[in-house]
Amino acid sequence: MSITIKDVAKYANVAPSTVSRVIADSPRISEETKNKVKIAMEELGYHPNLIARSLVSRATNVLGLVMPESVDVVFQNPFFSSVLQGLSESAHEKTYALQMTTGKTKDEIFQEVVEMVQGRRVDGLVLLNSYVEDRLTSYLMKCDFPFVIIGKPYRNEERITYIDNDNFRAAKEATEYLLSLHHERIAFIGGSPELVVTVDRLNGYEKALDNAGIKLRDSVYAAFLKKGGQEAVVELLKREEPPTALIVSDDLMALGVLQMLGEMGISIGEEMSIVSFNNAFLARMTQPPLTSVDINIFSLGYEAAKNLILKIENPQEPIKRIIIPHQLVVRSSSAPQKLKNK
Amino acid sequence: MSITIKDVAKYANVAPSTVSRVIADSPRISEETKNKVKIAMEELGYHPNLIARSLVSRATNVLGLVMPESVDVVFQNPFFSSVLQGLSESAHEKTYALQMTTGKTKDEIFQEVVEMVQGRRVDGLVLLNSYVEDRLTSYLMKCDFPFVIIGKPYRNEERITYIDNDNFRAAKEATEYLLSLHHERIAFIGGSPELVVTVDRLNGYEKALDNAGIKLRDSVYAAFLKKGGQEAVVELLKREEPPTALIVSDDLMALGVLQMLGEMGISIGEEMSIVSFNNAFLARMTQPPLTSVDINIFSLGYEAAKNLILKIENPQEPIKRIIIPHQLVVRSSSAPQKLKNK
DNA sequence: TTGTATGCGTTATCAC
DNA sequence: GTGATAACGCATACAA
Repeated sequence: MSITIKDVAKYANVAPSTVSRVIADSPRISEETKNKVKIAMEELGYHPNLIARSLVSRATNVLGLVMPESVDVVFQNPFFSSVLQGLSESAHEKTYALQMTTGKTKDEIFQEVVEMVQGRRVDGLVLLNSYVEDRLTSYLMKCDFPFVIIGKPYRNEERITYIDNDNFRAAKEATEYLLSLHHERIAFIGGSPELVVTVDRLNGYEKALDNAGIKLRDSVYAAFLKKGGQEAVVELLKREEPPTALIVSDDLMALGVLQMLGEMGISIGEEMSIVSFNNAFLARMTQPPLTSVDINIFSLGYEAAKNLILKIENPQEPIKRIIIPHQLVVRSSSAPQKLKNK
Repeated sequence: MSITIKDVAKYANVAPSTVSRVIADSPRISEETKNKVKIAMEELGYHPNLIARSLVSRATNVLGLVMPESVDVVFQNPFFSSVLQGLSESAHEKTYALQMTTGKTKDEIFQEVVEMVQGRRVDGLVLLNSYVEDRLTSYLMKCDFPFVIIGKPYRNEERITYIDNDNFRAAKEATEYLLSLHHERIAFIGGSPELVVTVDRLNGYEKALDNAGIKLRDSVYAAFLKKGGQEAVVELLKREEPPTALIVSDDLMALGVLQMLGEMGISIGEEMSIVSFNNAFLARMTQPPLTSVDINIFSLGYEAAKNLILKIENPQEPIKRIIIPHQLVVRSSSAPQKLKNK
């Protein structure tokens, strides 16, 4: 049986309500009793029961994290750790705790979210999945429950606060960079085409080629994993006119690409240039190191939690669209195209 | 204003307590009213307020995760993702949610834990840090609050349930493996000497050398990061009799080791053999792939949550010491020692 | 089998 | 300034 506010009240010879006011640091309470109560709390080792407090205050100081459905993929990709680190940092600054869903299927996750929301277990939600999935977001909008999305919502873009990169521009710039190295046969290896991020980057890639007046384009979709990259390369090198450069939508995939090319005896830089995304620590470690677009994953998480909390604490907070800057980091996996094509 | 149990009761023409019993699926309630109430819940879209339930039932169905203090290191190391995945899976099976600390210093984390515990926000805790830090564990033991440790406690080993590998044996076997390849100058690169896991592995390494009658031993400590590995190598190669083989306590460190050796023009396998720990996906990706001891990180997390829940749901549950099996996975970073020493 | 009454530990609205 | 008292939404002992 642990110490309650009543115990403290008795010990300090005051009413429970007075203790409550001391905890809330109410201005209309004498310094004298304030001290008296504080000492009592100290001596009894009192800590408020947050559950009871939540019940009456209707706030938990907890943020819910809605994990993507393909958990295995997520947990393997360093992207996840970095987002989490950003979320954690931000939540910590505002003294919010983090609670995450554990479900594996869309349905399970949906049920968990409903429980979190209706069960009043969290004050707001960060959605880590930008899948073309509307049930969840429309449910949350219907409930008028505070939430933000990391990535871009598929629909209702103007009605949802989200934190994203300008993936269109990022991919366009990456492609332009390869064009500036005189590459003309550039292929795109993306993640799942169901992900908005894939679509955005593909569009950026195509726009750059359009602008350069290049007709040839080639793209393959694969999982955000090493295996996905390997398979994609095999596919692309079967082409009649195989590419001399690749835009790869994720470092982990690029790792697979590197390895497969290595096995095929194709030298990176010389015969094939590669630009990937995320700039995870991996990118610096591969042989050769990867040219990669740093999308500031930490900031993605940090801003997500920060803006969610803003929204929770002020329901009038306007809808926002937060774009985290990106930056192309050139390393040796990309080099000028020297060989004359055909 | 959301739907409460009273609304459902009115709607179904029963007492609130009856609704409560239907939710709990009490056997002494007629099928008829059960259905009536269920329909009412359905039609009103009722979901119980879990906070209110927690207040009276004194249970939250939430597990707390106590993160290590060096958060940056943790988040960068794939170990973390895998443990989390195991924890998540296990928690999900028993319908527990996961809540994590966000603090950065020991003191902050300690305060968060006290709040979680006294605030009755979680039913139990998983400690992810096996630091030589006693304040937290002795506090939890004093409170008689359910917790388990991933790794080995520094003290009170017989009074705490923990989930660990047999790190002594694992390191001993790894060393014996190198000995069987005729290496005689084997050095050990460990993580922080404050970590029990480092101590255990170092002891195993030394034991193997003892058994083989080899006097020469050499060890260096570094951070569980790539940089740590790089610095350690530089250090070791300054020796008068530099090693021909290395036991490295973490894949990420090993990656740094590989890279630094590459820069120094020392060929892996030929001139230097390496065995590391964790067998993260990294290990398969490096050039050459790493021989690594798979410690089953997922299981570490899975068993931790599982046994914590057992403990929560049955206070009589005995203290346990759960050893997760390990396995040496041989790849090409290790090879027989051919050159004659000296 | 079901309804009534009470309490879980807080905060908030009154009075005084 | 401080003390009763009533919620918050639920579970449960006790009645009926």
